[in-house]
Amino acid sequence: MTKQQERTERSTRALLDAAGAIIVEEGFAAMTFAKIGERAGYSRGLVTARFGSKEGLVETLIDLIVNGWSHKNVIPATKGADGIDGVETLIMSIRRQIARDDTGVKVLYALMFESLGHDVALKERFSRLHHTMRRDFAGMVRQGIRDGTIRPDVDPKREAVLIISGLRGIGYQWLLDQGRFDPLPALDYLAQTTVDRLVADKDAQ
Amino acid sequence: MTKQQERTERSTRALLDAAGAIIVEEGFAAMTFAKIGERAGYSRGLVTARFGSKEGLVETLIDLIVNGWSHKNVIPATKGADGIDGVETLIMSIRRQIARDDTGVKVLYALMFESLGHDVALKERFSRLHHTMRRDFAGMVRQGIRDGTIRPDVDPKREAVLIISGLRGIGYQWLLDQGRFDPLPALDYLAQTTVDRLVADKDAQ
DNA sequence: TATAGGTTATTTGTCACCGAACAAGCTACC
DNA sequence: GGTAGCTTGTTCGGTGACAAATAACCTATA
Repeated sequence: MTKQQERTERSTRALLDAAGAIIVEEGFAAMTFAKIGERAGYSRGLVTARFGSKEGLVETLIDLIVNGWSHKNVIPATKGADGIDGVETLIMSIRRQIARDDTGVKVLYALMFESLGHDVALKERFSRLHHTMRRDFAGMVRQGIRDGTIRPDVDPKREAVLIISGLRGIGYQWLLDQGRFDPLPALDYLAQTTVDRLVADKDAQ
Repeated sequence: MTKQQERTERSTRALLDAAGAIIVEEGFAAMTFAKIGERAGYSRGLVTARFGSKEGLVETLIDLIVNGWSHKNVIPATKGADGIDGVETLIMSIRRQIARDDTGVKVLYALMFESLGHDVALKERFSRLHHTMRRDFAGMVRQGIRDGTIRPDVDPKREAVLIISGLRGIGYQWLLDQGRFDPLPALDYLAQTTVDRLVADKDAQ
């Protein structure tokens, strides 16, 4: 790799890191070009030069998190795991990621919640993300019903909504009480209660 | 009541309604003095004259919702209901309020999520709100354990976190998918699964 | 290998815009 | 006529965007 590429890569990385840190610490609205540049150790103008616009930067940031984390960790983890295991694995892979390095997840959640009020494009993006997420969860539940690991009387769609609600609500309380709310036990309990509820019980039915 | 008071009351009401509507439709960030005034049928200057500052307006708005709705509907509904009934009633009273008139709840949720990125004061306020809410839920669970309506092996604090997570997550998906996500069945399912999990089961243990 | 000329990365200067806040003035009520 | 409600004019700070200037780097050529 040439020195120019290295330079670009280093500054891009610094800018994205700075942007993420600002979003987590002070929120999306506080993320101005001047602040990003200063924090990254560059000028305020570089952000525009590199990403074109604020939207471009955010898009890149989300791609980085979703593709570099979700796709690399969450998807493979659930591959092979069927039915009830898939559901549990999906929740626990988020837990694992937070335990290892919480910054990416924090940025993602902060953007998710704050996107409600700002950009229509961002809102649309997260809306789609939730649609597919609900579909995936519901699919796993259906799979579990088919393979007998999940009791047949559960409604896959409602389950998907409830599980995702749990995830998002934990994320919200986590961000709201920076440092004082531990998401890990909450995720554990979410996983545990979900499994308990879904698992085929010999006595029931 | 004198005509002056009526006038003030009418304009105050109009301003608060407009502010709420803007928050719901376009988000907290889009809520500018000019927009509020225009929408309410007054000038942009009245907001400052009436509430002093933007913070003052938001404070008033939250008070109006929390004191005028939560305290009037939720608290009395759970009075008398003990243990498991209290938990279910609390969830269902939110459901009832949304079914009757969802605007207030929507405004509250929108502020909750967006406050993450804006005001520190707002964040602090919602942080406290969640603390007391968790404490209240945990108290109800403990009460239920004492009076035998809730199984003794549940952890009140973890339950409180999980239930509130469910509520917030449903709220988030509701706001994200304006018009396409129905919170009512989700709240029903949340209440049902919560009760199923908490209720003293003769076979268990 | 030295360096000139071109290319890419980064900074600085500047503009147009928007928002909150306040003050001075105007209008409705009493 | 006086007070309370409301409006208009204005200021000030801050923002994203872009263009022009500068600095770092790369390459071709002698």
